[in-house]
Order: sequence, then structure tokens, then C-alpha cells
Amino acid sequence: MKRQGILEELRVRGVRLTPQRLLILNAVAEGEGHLGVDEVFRQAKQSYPYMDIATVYRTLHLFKRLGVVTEVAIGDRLHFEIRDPDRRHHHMVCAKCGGAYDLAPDYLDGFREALMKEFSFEPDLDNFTVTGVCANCNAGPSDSPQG
Amino acid sequence: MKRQGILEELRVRGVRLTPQRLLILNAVAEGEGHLGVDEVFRQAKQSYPYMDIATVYRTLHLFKRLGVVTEVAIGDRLHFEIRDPDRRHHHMVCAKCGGAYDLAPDYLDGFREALMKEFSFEPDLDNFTVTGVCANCNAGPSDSPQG
DNA sequence: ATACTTGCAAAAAGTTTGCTCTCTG
DNA sequence: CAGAGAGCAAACTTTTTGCAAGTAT
Repeated sequence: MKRQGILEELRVRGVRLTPQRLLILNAVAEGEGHLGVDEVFRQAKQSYPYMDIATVYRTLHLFKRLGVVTEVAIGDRLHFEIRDPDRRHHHMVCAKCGGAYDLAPDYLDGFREALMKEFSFEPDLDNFTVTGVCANCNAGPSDSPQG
Repeated sequence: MKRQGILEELRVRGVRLTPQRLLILNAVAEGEGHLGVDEVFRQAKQSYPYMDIATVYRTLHLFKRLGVVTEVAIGDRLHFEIRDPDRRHHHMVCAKCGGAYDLAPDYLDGFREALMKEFSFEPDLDNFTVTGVCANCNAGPSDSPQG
């Protein structure tokens, strides 16, 4: 599906398609949610043991520059996910369990408009993440899930 | 003013007041907005050249644990500011000029309620930061969007 | 007096870079 | 074939840690 479209776009843009890049793209694409650099690395390395962490960094940066992936700041580390303009969303990250959930963009429409209207501040909500405590962790406060 | 109150609280809590800690507290307090670790370090070092970066880290963590300062994630780096319960606010950070602006908490009231109601997700908006492009940078773009 | 702190140095952890050889287009 | 990319190792940056010596209470 969209994997093909991405490859096509890369080709059109004159970006060389190396096995490493394909593996990294796959890793990010498979990893649904969003993967940290090291997760992408490990994943890609499974198919190609010579994979180098530097290549992962360079490729991820390349992909980001090309608009193929999106950076999501989770905690103090960057995560990456395939950028799909039709499925834009934000993220809720639980500070307790580390879980990350997608959030429909319209929850922030009002906020965005307010910022633009009031401050002429154009928020970049693509990389937007709210930290907090998720339903599960709120219900069962860490140690005793049910007693 | 509140500096005294903080010192009093530290004393009550049995935290030792060393010159280093006072300098670090001052640095954060002076630096209005929010300072990065290195900024706090440099600032404090001006008054006391032997100041060590490890001390800054340890002290900042201590202050955070005690609720004296708040961590603000700006970019991929933590910044710190004095925590004043009477002046809670969020932050808008300009991705272009790096400027950080305070944002009144009520801009997010609706958002918070929606998250809690819909997902039982309790957002931690104390450490909340929106990235984007500020009015200035939007007006006179220093670099062109695409070449 | 004594436990908490600091300074210093070294260790970690995460990211980036220089260089050479390889491979894509 | 030419130039972009990969592999590798070393450099960097930021943050943390172990310890001996110093200091606040």
C-alpha cells in the first residue's frame, strides 16, 4: 500500500534506494506506533546484521527531511513513525507506563485557532505530544492492580 | 519575596543550604523564563568559579523533587524555572528563534477536560510546551520554506 | 561530630562525523 | 563511471556516578 508510494516518491526525488534504507523504512512502517532510534536499529539489524547505528540515524534524518517520517518527542527521546497526511494525529504518552496513544487532531483545533488568533503563534501540532497518566495507570495506581 | 519562602521551606524540610544551592536557586530565579542546565551552570559559575556541573545537575534534580522548580522540556533539552503555584502557565516555544513565551493555563482548560472525559487521561500540563513559529518569525521569515 | 555535599574525574548513553570502500543509478 | 551511501571507529555532548575531602547543622 503506501509503502510503494513512498518508494516511488523517493525514486522521483532522486534518492538512492539501498537495502539499508528499505529495511529502515520497513522497520518504521511495521512498528505501527512509533519507534525509538534503537528500536529501529534492532529491528533492521535482524534482517541485516551489518546494519550500523550511524546509518539508522542518517537515514531517519533523511526520511524526516523528505517528509517520509515524523519525529515524535516521547520523554526525552525522539521516536519516528511513517507520516501519513491522511492520518494525522497527536499523541498522549503515559508518564507511568510509557504507553503512547494516538489522539485525533480535532481535539486541538480550538487550541490551534486560539494561539493563531491571539498570538499569531503557529503551533506545530504534528510533533505534538501530551504527557500525563493514562486510564489504566489512573485506575490501578502502579503497584496494586486489584489488591 | 518568594525566594525567602523557598529558603524557609528548604530549611523546614531539613535540606542543607549550601552556597552552591543558593547560587543555583538564584540563577534559576533570575533567569525569568527558564534556563537550560548549562545556562544555570554558567550563571552560577560567575559568582563561584569552582561550581561543578555535577552539582548543578544534582541540585536541580533535588529542587525538582522538592517542588521548588519545574522542568520544562524545550526541544530535546530540559529547562528549569521556579515553580510558583500562583503563576502556573504553559509554554510556547518558537522552533525558529528558540524564543519561549508563557501561555495562560486557561487556553488548555477545554483540552484537559476533553482528555479526561473522553479517555480518562489526566494530562500533566505543568510541563506542557507547544512548539511552533512565533509571530516575529512568521512575519519576517529568515529562511525560505523551500529553497 | 557526623551525615550530607561538593569537586573532580571517569563512566555512560546517545548522536554525529571523517574517511575509505562499495554500490546505486 | 561518478557520486551518493554504508561501515567503522573515533569524537562529541549531555547526564550520571564513585569517592575522598569538606561543611552545614
